[in-house]
Amino acid sequence: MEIPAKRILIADDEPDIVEIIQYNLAKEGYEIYTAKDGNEAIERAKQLNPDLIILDIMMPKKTGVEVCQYLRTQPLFQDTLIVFLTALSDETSHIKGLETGADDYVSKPISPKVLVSRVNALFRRINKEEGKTLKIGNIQIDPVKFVVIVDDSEVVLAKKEFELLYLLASKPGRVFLRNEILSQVWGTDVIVGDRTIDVHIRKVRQKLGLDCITTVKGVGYKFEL
Amino acid sequence: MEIPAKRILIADDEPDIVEIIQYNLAKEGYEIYTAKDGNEAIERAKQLNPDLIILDIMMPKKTGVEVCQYLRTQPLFQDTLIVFLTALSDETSHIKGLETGADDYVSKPISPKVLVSRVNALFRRINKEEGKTLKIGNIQIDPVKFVVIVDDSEVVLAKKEFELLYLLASKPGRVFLRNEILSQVWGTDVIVGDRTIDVHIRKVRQKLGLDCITTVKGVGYKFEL
DNA sequence: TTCCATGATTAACAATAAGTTTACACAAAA
DNA sequence: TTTTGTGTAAACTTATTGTTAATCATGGAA
Repeated sequence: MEIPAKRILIADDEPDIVEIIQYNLAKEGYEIYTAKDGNEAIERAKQLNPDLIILDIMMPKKTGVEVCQYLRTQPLFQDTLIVFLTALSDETSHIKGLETGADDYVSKPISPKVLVSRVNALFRRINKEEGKTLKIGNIQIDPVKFVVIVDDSEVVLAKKEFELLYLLASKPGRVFLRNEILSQVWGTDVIVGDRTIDVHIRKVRQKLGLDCITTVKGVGYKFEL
Repeated sequence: MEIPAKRILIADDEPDIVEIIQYNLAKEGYEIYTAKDGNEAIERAKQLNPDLIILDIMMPKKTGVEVCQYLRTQPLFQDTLIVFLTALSDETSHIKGLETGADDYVSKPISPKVLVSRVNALFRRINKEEGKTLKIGNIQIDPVKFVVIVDDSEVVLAKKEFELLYLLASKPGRVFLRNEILSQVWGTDVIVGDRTIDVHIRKVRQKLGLDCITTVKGVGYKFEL
């Protein structure tokens, strides 16, 4: 199973700091994106849907705390990891940070090693906890909440529809034979007609309003972007 | 359904520090236990099975890192939260701490506020739930007083109804299967008919006068907004 | 081009799950 | 003992979900 690289968005107005962080995290195999101020951070976050966002508290346009507060109101970023960068002395704001829904904070001056360890630890923790929510592009599929989020709006799927989507999306790009789909979603002992899958595929496509399920004629279906 | 207070074990050889931490965390409603060195920490951890362990890195007998390493080999402590206390300058060891499987670290000198926030944040993150009143939007659910408050007015629920609501509300958004609900609220050994849950759900909905329990057909129920 | 195979589409229907109401047993309170 | 409140069951209704079958579109092979 391919595991796509985790994406990290760094937002800080000091280019030097950004560069140091970027360099060190990239070395660990993360995909790094950057932003220079609060507004850009929000914009890029929506664009990229990163797995983790590192926010400097003191930034032009919007402070890190404001960015965090805003993002947390969006369903898409409910579970996104957020880490604050804060001046060591600035105790108040980092408390506010944690209250706001940040997952961690790191004090300046930043030690690259510390930051990397902290980031790794966060991802490790997340993997243990949920490990199940699928994120592909602007789509999130959460089997715990039984919810699909497309571009910030929730889509309600019926049980079979959800299971079908979840199966396909669990290995994006891979083609699932009709047989496979049947036995995975319907089980081996139930016998259903040929058109049943088609109909469900159709409903999913319709509800998502996205062309993300591709037909491979004579073979099966696959989930793609 | 009783929710026991979270138990925290503090291990540090400096009595002053232990006392400060103990005082501040106890004030938050946690149950605090203490140990003076590495060996005692392990011993008491096994005895108490705490929810969170705060380990000073520099301790007699065994260092915090060693204690952590040992505990992580035990299945019982696989998911126990572990936080290190470390001297600010001591960067190496706290990196080692995170690598060892700690969930967080706090630098000395310790600010009580910071520590408390951090501990709260950890528990929130893990969602082991604070044994406290649940507040979701304009609803408050107090398992101690056995009272539900909706928009400033008290709603009286029967025992099973309350337990059911509390379970669902403890993880808003998450879907609980009928099975789960049965075993959590009714227990595994009681066998009740299929419609029993429905009836109770109905009563809760009715009494709350709010549409906050969503049905996911074929799957279960969830608490939302 | 024509034909055939494979899906897509749609509406109708069947199966399933949940909502509702009523009734009843049982325990605690009056 | 009577009353009241709580929890469960049963019978019935309603809504949603899943399946089928009939028909239409499309692309590739002959």
